[in-house]
Amino acid sequence: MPYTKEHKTQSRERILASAITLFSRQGYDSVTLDMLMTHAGMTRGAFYNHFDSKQELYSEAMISAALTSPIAEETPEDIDSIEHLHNIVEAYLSQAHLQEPDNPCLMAFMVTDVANNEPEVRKTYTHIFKRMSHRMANLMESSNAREPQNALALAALMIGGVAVCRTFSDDKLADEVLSACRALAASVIDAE
Amino acid sequence: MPYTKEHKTQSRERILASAITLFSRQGYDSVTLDMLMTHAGMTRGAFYNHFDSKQELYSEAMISAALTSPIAEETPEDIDSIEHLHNIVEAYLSQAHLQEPDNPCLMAFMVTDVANNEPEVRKTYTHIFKRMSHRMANLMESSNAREPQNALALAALMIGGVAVCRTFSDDKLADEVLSACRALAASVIDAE
DNA sequence: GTCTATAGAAAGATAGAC
DNA sequence: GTCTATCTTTCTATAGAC
Repeated sequence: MPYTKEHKTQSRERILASAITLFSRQGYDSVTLDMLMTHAGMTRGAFYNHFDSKQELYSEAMISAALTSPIAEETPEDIDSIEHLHNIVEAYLSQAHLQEPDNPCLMAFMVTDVANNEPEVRKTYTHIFKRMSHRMANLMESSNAREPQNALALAALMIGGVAVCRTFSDDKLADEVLSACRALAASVIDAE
Repeated sequence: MPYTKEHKTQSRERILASAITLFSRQGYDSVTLDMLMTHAGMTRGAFYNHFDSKQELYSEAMISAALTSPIAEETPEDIDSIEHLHNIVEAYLSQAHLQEPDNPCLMAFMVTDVANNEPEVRKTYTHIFKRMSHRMANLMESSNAREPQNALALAALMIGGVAVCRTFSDDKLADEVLSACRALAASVIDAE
């Protein structure tokens, strides 16, 4: 047998990684299967051995990106959870995250895209949003009496800040908006 | 002459109105010129008598939507500017705005869409965002010492809240997020 | 100015060889 | 499992009649 099971798994991973990169760079519709598979080091025809349709890849790519997101990572032993959350927010609302990051947050890069797509994709987005805000609510727990509500607004602010700044043709404005969002986010985290 | 200048202007307005409705409903790429012109009561071929390309329509539609936005409206004589801003935010972050409104905010409904588009479209978006946040900063002036920065974060929060809730397949979650964003927005407006 | 008809260029998905 | 070749559909944009 020339192709092992492991080989197939690796191909699938490469497709998913390419999808995250290309979708975040130019959106779902603009990425063709040809582009995608070339980026992953294969040709168009091989795609359907891994996914039933382009739509299915959409959901899978969002899940894959969420699993490797810094927000999902464990809090290091040596810092407390509030400090950890501050660090997450600083990194999320940064210029580095806007410009071709390794781990782009598809929640922010593709909000509108998802809203216009099939129910299955929207369901996946909704699920990931819940996980993301629950995680942040947990990290807030020690300082914050109304953490569930604050975590929801914080998630919307983070996603909105990144999504909006990515559209700008004006880097200075992006810096100002990111900075304003970081300040507001910090005050939400530290609110009693 | 069977067609007056006024008739042409009216046709153009109908196309713009249809664009705002359809773009906000299903995104830029998914709206075909056929769909658009049928919705506007004409056929495909007539489109190019009004716009050079679909892309040009994109920018024009965003401008048109911004000009008729409630945020751009004058403050009524009988209420003060802070109260007016609260009203704007309440209406913006509402279920009614999410579901097929007359005046959908394309800034929120199309953020991601725009980010993946041509520089011209992004420039238009950037310009409108500045207008929107300046307007809100002015309305905040009387209560708020750091209004320029707060207005930027407020705009990002509003756009993020609406964009995110529109993707959800879960109405209850959308209600919770909208409510959390309204609460945070109100605290930003009233901050000293 | 608006119409119908069509050119011309993709794209998603499938078929069959290796 | 991956390849090349192709079917089929769809879309933007143009041409020319009225």
